[in-house]
Amino acid sequence: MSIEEIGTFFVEKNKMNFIEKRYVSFPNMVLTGKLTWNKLIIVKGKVKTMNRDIRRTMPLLPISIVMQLTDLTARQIRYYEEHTLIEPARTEGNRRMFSLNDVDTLLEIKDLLDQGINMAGIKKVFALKNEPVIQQAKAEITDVDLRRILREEMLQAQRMQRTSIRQGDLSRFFQ
DNA sequence: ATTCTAACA
DNA sequence: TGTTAGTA
Repeated sequence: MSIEEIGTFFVEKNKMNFIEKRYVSFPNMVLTGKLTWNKLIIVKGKVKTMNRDIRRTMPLLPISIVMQLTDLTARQIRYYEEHTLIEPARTEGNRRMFSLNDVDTLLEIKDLLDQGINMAGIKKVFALKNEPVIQQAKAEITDVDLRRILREEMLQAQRMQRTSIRQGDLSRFFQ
């Protein structure tokens, strides 16, 4: 599973609009559609040259794909949005478009749920994660450390064998 | 065909 | 959370 091509884009004030073709290709499927995005200010360029954070926050996936990726129902996904655990972008037609970060968050939520933690608990976990102290600590980690940590987490996840093929495939998005 | 909101079970 | 109705 990999992103084959996303097309070009340009910036207009605080808005980024996709022009020309925009599509993401997965095995046996191609997603197409228009979308607008107003969360980032980008300069003209190709998506493949975008930095990690931008790639991961870009709204790409419709809810049907996210459902397959996370094994969550549409109802659940929308419910978690209601509780602002995720904030997917919307297309002009009011369709939700999810980022890779959104998918990650949903997978985390699913893990917590499997551990028997309820919504209140999950909210606390995420609130804690966004605490200034934590954020500061994160900022102090060097890139090298971060990559090492991510690699270890990945290996750890593999050892745990707790995830399906889907999450294994997702790892390709993260270098 | 797919997704959305609202509402009720 | 699941489902269903009526839309866009």
